[in-house]
Amino acid sequence: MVPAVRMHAEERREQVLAAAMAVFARDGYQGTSTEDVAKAAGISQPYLFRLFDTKKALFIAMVERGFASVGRAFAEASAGLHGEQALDAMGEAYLALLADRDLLLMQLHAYAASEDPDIRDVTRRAFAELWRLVAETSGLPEERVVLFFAKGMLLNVIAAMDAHDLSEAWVRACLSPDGR
Amino acid sequence: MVPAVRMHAEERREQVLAAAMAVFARDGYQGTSTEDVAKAAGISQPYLFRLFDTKKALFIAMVERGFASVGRAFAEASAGLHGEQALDAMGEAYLALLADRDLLLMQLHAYAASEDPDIRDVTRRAFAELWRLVAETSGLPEERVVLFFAKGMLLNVIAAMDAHDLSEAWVRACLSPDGR
DNA sequence: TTCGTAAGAGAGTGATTAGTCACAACCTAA
DNA sequence: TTAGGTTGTGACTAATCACTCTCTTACGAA
Repeated sequence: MVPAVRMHAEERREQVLAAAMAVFARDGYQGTSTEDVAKAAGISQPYLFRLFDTKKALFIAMVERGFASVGRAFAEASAGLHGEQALDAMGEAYLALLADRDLLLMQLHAYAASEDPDIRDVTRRAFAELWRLVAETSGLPEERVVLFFAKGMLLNVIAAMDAHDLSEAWVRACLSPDGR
Repeated sequence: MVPAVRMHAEERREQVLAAAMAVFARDGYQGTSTEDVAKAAGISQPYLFRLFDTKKALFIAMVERGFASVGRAFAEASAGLHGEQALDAMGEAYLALLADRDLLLMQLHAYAASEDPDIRDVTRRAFAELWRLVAETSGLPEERVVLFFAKGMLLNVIAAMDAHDLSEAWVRACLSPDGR
């Protein structure tokens, strides 16, 4: 392989994390090989291990980055808003992520890989942080926030089954503004 | 290995499917080896391939069995009931499945493995069938059914993160009768 | 210019994996 | 009693995997 364009390690790490998101989102933690990630990132597989000690460390870094990304989308969408309006804005933002399914699928695979205690801890923490952000930003009662996240998890599943443009009644119901 | 107690293939298949549920639910499709399943079922790994042509065929059979099992639990719990009462009963039944997380985790791993078109098709079908059952049994409008499934998916995620007996506020909110 | 350091690849390694093949033991029907 | 089908295992295979060792090349500061 011809050497990649030389880059500072920090910059390369970012690039690898972005590439890892795409491939882990598709095939999951166990279903993705480090070779897959390296190829997607345009570097050699050995060098991947210079940047991240283990496959697990890479996955965890990617999960943290992904959840942070969702949080940023929520914060931006709801800037200056409160209550139901804030929640609506965040809901719209989340729905928009369905177009590029990566962030939703990444979540699902983070949950699915939670048999591993290290991954579970980081996933729990990231989920709790996202919850805190939504709860505090909206200022709405817990049971309203529960509903918000419940619908979010349903969207994750729809993304996983790639069902978002099926015409079946149940899909339309999930995606109709009423059902949301 | 001393030969297992001799058994009719049909009966053995059932036993293997039950064992496969436990191990696939824990480690997922890609994270589980056929050796793992064979060990859990108490048979040799080659014989597993006599009973199921491929690992994928085994997983798919297990997914179908699992969704059917959830459907049966719903039907039993809601027998003779209609409307909100039926939905409540099914919700209670689903919550009870949290004790033995297998059926919830199995779902999550079915969704997660849906990059594979064969798995995706069977998962979609099983999900749609479950939806139909809940919608028809309860007779409630679609947006009410959306809420029911949304909360179900949230429970799946809680099961995956093994968060159901954490004392954090967000977990309690998800599991409180209000939030459900 | 030179030299230390960091970026990067090539060529492995031992372990694991899905799936195969050949063979043994058992059951049952004629 | 025996033949044929069925249940079941041991031994194997080719491929893949996470990870390592070793070496090369480029950058930047003195």
